[in-house]
Amino acid sequence: MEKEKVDKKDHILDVAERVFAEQGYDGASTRMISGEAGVNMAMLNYYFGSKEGVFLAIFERRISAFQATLLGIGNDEDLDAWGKLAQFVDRYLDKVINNNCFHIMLNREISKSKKTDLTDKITSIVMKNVYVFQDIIEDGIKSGAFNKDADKELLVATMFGTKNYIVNTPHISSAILGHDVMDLKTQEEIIKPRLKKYMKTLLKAYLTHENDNK
Amino acid sequence: MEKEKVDKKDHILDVAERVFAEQGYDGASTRMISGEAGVNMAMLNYYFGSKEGVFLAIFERRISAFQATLLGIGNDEDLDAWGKLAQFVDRYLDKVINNNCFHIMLNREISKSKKTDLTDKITSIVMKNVYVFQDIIEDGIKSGAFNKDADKELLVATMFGTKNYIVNTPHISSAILGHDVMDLKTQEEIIKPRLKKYMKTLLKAYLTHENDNK
DNA sequence: CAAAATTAATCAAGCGATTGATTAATGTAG
DNA sequence: CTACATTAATCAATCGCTTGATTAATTTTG
Repeated sequence: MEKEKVDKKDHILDVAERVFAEQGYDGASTRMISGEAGVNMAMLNYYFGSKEGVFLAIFERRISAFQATLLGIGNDEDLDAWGKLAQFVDRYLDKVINNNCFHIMLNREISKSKKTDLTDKITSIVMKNVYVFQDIIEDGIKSGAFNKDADKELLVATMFGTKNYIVNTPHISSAILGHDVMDLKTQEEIIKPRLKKYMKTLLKAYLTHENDNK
Repeated sequence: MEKEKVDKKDHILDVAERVFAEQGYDGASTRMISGEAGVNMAMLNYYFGSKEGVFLAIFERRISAFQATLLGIGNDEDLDAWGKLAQFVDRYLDKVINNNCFHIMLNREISKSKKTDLTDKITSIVMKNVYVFQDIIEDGIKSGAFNKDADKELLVATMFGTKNYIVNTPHISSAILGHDVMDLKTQEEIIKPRLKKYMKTLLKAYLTHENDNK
């Protein structure tokens, strides 16, 4: 029973994550979520206290897995700057592309220009990823492996922005790539390897190119 | 009177655009918008028919200006591939960074995975920008100016994704860059020139780098 | 039986939209 | 120019509906 309770809560969160991604936080109603999850509406409040509680529970579930992934990336002292960068790209994209519903949700919330408790919380989480990436770039620049004129702040925007563009605007990116980026098999066999290779090539090109106008 | 009517409608759309960007479509209420615009709630329906009418009016206003900008970009036959690319970057970023409220709104709508009339409409608009950019890249590859192994589809994701990251997640990008990216003066004096220079350097590096693993 | 889980019924609040009445601006006839 | 008629703009009040949340009753479980 304890086990099944956890499963049922997990099932609710799975459904809620999808519905929030489809409809947005405000657009998704508790009736929608409970209806699609096949549970009574009151169960949401019984389990999670409130609609916002459901929303936060989704984040906490994903984030704990997320933080674990981050540890170890960029801290492997056996790797040089290029090795760390390559590993970050591979592991980050691996982790992130499959959880597309969650990341669509996350980015929609974070794009609200009004600051709230929720946007602050999300911001601090996202910033942790940013710092890991930025540290790798900084170390590479210091060691001389990367171009010292590189704009490491905007390179962050490119790293995460490119990924977001693929994941968050599926209608657009599917049209551009000629594949359904929402399809799990496509993600695994086509999107992931292609994006990994591209990102590494792009970063390498930028971080090693000869500066011609300086 | 006719002039002032247009001004008032424009004022309502200005406010609505900001509130929609701040709160999302569902999060923004007609009472909020009319309240902040200093007009009676019924005026929204009087002028625009409905809440959705207000939303669509915002799009139509921006899009007509948008389409005009697109004409001429990438069609200047006096320029070589690099010249076209540089011009696209400069003019696109100029046009797009100031309308940040609108683009936040647009991207939030387009990130909804459920297809609707609105997402279809927005998708086709965005794709026009994409095609202009992609054509420039393709021509450059054909003429031999650009690396023939370049992934032109994912380069699209980088071009627009990088911009989106800066514009759509202002809390994040402000923290990264150390400036308030929502501030108009900052946009003009710091963000725009820096992003323009960065984008061009990045594209050039990628499109000219020597392929080392092929 | 007692505790936990689940349900249907219900609540106040907020939503978008509509209404009829009122005011302001404009046009028209004498 | 003035008095009347017409249109546009604005308002407060209110409609029906959906929302998130709570309640009390019922079922399930250990």
